[in-house]
Amino acid sequence: MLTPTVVTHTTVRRTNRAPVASPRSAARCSSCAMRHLCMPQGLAHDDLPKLEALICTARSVRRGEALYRVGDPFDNLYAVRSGSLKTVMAHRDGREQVTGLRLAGEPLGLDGISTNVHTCTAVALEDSSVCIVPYSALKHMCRETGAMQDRLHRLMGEQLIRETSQMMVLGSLSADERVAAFLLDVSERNGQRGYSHAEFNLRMTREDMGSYLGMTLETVSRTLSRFQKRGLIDAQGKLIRIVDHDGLRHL
Amino acid sequence: MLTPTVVTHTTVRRTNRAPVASPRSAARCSSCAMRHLCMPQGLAHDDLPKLEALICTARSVRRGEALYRVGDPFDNLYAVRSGSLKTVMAHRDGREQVTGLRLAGEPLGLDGISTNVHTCTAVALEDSSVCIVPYSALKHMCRETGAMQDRLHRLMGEQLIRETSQMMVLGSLSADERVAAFLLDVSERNGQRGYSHAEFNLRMTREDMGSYLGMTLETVSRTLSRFQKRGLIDAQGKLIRIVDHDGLRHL
DNA sequence: CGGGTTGTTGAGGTTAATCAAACATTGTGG
DNA sequence: CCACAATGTTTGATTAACCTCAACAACCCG
Repeated sequence: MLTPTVVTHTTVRRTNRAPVASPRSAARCSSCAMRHLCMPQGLAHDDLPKLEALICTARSVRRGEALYRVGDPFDNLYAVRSGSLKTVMAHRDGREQVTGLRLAGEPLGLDGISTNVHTCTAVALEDSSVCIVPYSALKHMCRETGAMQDRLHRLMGEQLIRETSQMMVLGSLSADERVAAFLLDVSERNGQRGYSHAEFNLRMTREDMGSYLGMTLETVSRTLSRFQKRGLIDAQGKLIRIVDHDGLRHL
Repeated sequence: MLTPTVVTHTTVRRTNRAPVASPRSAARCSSCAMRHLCMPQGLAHDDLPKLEALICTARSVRRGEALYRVGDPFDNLYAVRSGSLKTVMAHRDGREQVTGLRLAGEPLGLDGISTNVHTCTAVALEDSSVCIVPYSALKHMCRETGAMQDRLHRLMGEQLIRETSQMMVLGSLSADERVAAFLLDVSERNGQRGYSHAEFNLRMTREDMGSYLGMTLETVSRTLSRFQKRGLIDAQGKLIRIVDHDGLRHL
């Protein structure tokens, strides 16, 4: 099903998906995506200095590279600063599935909180940059600041709701409805970050989308084509424009 | 779809599996399921008194009754003390789906943390009893006690992982595999509570199971029958005995 | 015990998967 | 910068899995 890291011939010719370590740029990250992570609502102004005190560095991840992998020790939470990543899990038998998509401004890495080990792999869909938030420091801060505690809880709660919603998508929607729901979800999240609701560059492949939506890449492709014919969207490869928002919602 | 709190009459004739069936009893709950919620690992002995100080009352919920509903204000977390419940969500168009099953000893109510409002409805599958843990008190306590904070985080993290796993089940397993995965999951959780791995009374209907597993009740029924013919299980209605554990795992 | 709910099983239909092939895009090295 | 190779996308034909509809049996529950 999923491409099993095919070892090509002796010449280890690495294609774009270089699963190797990064140059690991570590830059100070003062008000980057931490604003998204912590600011939105509820953090008193008094608390801001404390927040900034969190050792918060940035790391860049190249397209195809893993930010963390299944089994890696869990030390940090992340906030996507730019770009986007997918999270991937594997069944015992090796079959893989995309379990999530993270856009700029969204948190990442909450898996692993209960086991101290990451339970999925996070792979960059394009050259991306993330903020690193040491979990122990964050925890400590949550003990001092109620607003911060609320914020972290809210973050986890939001993730819970997102996953429940995806369970609903996978459990009771038709292929058409799944694709529509996915496009609308991405559209909305894009809007929340201040970008266009109507047009975005979705860096997942058709295979990734299919994996996330519980269907094959062919069905995804066919569905998008049909949507286009019906005047619901305008898709040029990965660039997607939503033409008839309501039409998608009322499928 | 959802049984609307059927009010029965005065004669409270309890069947055999109606343990503590007090009509909305509010009894002190010292070491009940809070042990499961808080004790398992990591809580220092010094912290126990504090834990007990949490105002923790019990509430009984009759079969078919809702412990809380979508939209109810979120004030409490719960721990199932006896019995079992399902959580249910609805799409915009009214279609409902079972999103979770909670057995005795398991936490309930984490949905709603981010919005202060419950996002699903929790319905008792049999006459059940739950511990009530006021969220604000718990939060306050987490600020004082690191071990308690860890415990709550772990709880939320475990829920996240459960839901991700269910996404994987729904997204990439065949009907047979889904049913098998579900039976093994319930078996394992039953074992964790000290009951039998091999035999349990699953109080969901075939329709509930189908809804949870993204398939029709007929397919669930057929699958169970086939499993039985193959000697994998022995199912007498809701009483299920797992005969060939490994056979189920390696479907 | 009786009526409604729940569970089982069969026949036939529909959706989406699979298999296959051509085409498009991307990234790389010459 | 071009050409090639690899990856990704689209579309078609066929098949398989699962759903729908329907009838009946079993089981609670009151």
